[in-house]
Amino acid sequence: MKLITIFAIGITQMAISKTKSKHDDSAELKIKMAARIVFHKKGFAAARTRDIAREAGINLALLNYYFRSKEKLFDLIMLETLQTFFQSMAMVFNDETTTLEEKVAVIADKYIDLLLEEPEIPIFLLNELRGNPTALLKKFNVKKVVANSVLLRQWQQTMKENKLPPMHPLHFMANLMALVIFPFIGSPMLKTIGSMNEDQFKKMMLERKALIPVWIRSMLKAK
Amino acid sequence: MKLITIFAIGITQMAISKTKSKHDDSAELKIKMAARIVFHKKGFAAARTRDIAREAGINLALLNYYFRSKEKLFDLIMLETLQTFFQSMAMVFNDETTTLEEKVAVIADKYIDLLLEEPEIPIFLLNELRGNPTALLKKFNVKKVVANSVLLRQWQQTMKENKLPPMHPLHFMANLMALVIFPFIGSPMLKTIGSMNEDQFKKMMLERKALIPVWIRSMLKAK
DNA sequence: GTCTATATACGGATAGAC
DNA sequence: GTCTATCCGTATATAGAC
Repeated sequence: MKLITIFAIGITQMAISKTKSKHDDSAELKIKMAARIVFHKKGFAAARTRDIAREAGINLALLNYYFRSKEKLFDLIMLETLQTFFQSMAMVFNDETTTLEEKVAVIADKYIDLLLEEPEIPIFLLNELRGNPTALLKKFNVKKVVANSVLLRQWQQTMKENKLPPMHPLHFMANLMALVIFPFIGSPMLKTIGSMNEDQFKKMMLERKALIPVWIRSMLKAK
Repeated sequence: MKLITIFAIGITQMAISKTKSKHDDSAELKIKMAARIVFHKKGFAAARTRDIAREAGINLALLNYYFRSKEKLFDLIMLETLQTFFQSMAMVFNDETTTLEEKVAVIADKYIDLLLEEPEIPIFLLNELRGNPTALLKKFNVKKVVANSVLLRQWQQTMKENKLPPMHPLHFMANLMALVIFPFIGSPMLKTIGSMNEDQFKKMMLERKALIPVWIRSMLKAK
């Protein structure tokens, strides 16, 4: 509920900042895009402001001119990344017009598309979030959006209908996220095990769009 | 097959190095244990040799005396961590005396125990492995152990018996790993969503020992 | 082997010219 | 706004006494 407002504000701000700069190849934007790439790939500690500057094709001093410090720039990227990540989620979770199974299919579809484009997002987020747990996530009201979601209500309803023993809903959430997200986090290991190249891996992830809903459905009936 | 030899060698070496030092509170060992903790928690880039020295209760210079450099020390920890991680796996995967379902149960049981004790292992490994893909994993013959395993042969047999459409075995491997490992990687997010404390979270992970085999079994019949 | 003191390198940030 | 040159803190690594 509240989160949608936050997202709306986020989107508005993005729209504003995009219209504010006449040309999208402005230095500020170039730095932000470069920072996103470098931070996502290396994480905060291993990222070098010099790398970001080079990637952006500008000078190091300019980075500080626009963003004051490495940390400020990072916080910005972190916030935007959390936004892209949860944005895919918020609407789907609270859509009153779709069934549980439809939601699962949409989530698999949308997230796999997102992660095929930016596969580093989950490992980046989860890595930077360790130690720092609630602080940032609270800003996004993640808890409320998920815990009070239509999706979770529908799951509880399904469990009741199937007369399954009570179970903490977090198991379901964890399983859904696991099946969608984990292959991207574990891709170096999985590619090695399956001796796959990038293209084969991507093809496999696309297959999962159809497979995950089937698996989840079967798990919902398991006893 | 081959990997077991490697692990055996690894175990032997560990045994040797343990007997070599008369007292286990030797500086060298204290540093190694401290390094494991700090590297696991912060990763290579964010870890400070000073932190490790303090954690070990010794002086910074001593760290370089024993291990030459931060990187050398890290490589050692990395190797030992990969070993603890895959050690749990190798034997189970190629046990001729157990069924597929039994193997799944044992894997869930063993890994969850391991990860409850050292929850940082997966995020540490996967984070340090990005970019560095095959290099280290090849040393461990991970590919051969998994790809030619009894477990995978049994999975293929099951798929055939259940007359299910052909599917890349990596889906199965990924799903199994996902269900076991992901909750630990995603724990900051999951704890926030479920407003759980550490104890509640651990209890949930213990529940999964029994749940994962059931889920996997149902997925194996899904079409 | 273990310490204190120090050298050296690296990376983030700023001064100041244009 | 954008650059070059430089400062300065921090972190790794070593020298040398004990």
